[in-house]
Amino acid sequence: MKIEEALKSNATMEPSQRVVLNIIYTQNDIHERFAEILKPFDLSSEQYNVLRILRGQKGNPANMCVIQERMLAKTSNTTRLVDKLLLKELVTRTVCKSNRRKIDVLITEKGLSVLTELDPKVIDYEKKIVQNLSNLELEQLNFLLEKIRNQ
Amino acid sequence: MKIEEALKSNATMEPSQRVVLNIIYTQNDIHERFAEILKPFDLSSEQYNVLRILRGQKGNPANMCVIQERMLAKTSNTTRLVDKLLLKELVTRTVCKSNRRKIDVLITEKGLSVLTELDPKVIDYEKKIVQNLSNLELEQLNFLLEKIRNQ
DNA sequence: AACATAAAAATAACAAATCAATTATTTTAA
DNA sequence: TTAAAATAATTGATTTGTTATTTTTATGTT
Repeated sequence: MKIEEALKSNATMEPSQRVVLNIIYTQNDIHERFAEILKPFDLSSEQYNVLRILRGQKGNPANMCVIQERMLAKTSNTTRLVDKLLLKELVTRTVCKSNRRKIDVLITEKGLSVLTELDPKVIDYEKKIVQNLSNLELEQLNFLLEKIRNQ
Repeated sequence: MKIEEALKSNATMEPSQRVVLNIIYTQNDIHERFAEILKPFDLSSEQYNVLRILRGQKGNPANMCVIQERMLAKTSNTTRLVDKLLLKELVTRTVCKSNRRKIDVLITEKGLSVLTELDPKVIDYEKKIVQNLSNLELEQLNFLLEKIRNQ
């Protein structure tokens, strides 16, 4: 569906405007679909994101600022996000020995098993989203989006 | 910048995963830049979005549900959003004569002049975002994003 | 007309995002 | 060594997003 249709707009748009709106609208779309997958697990997408970062640490703890710089949304409040995960016993939080300003955050076994359970659903979701695109188109899309971010 | 770099990840990703992360990350990026533009005007991006919808009505009022279906984020609280715009005197709100369940929302002169002031900045912002892309690439990107939304 | 149902908007309650200020610790440099 | 600056994280205040429920009005059926 064209973006004009989606937004029920009858204005004529510049290609540059269409790109911006398409990116925002498509992201809203895929974000909503992802939230549906996470809902039964009582996780927000940012909470999931943090768990993925922690799993990627392969047993090493991550500090708050490391988590922050690896998150998709840089502005989120990492302390409160980790708080929520702590309540669900998906992570542990301890003061870092070598630098007591820092906090070591680790994913728990429970956290890992939630991710393991989610893995196939997430892969399926990602495949479904791009199912209309050929391999070449996937590469193109990645290339173009990455080009946009170089200023 | 490649998405792996941006997220400081050393995992190898499937192209489908890269596409999803690229869309989310790029949207966060452009959204943040847009918020910067709106900040001096004390407008959130959704408030701006509503003003644009109202201007597009060319003097005709829009009901709440019309606004809702044209917004980028379909789930936002339209009532409260319009409340905020009302407080800033950027819109008016009256009960619809022909159907008293409905509300007629109109953009004020003040609202229009805020948009007029923002117009060049927004166009500039959109151009800047896509400045690295050729016209062909813009068309491609729009095509690919729209293809994704067809399921 | 009386009733049920649907539609449009408002409201309430809670979660999450945002922003600013604060605390604690470490580093730097006078 | 001590004051100043920088870093890391937390906290508080406010706004916004999200969902569910409620209120008001309109429409349809018998």
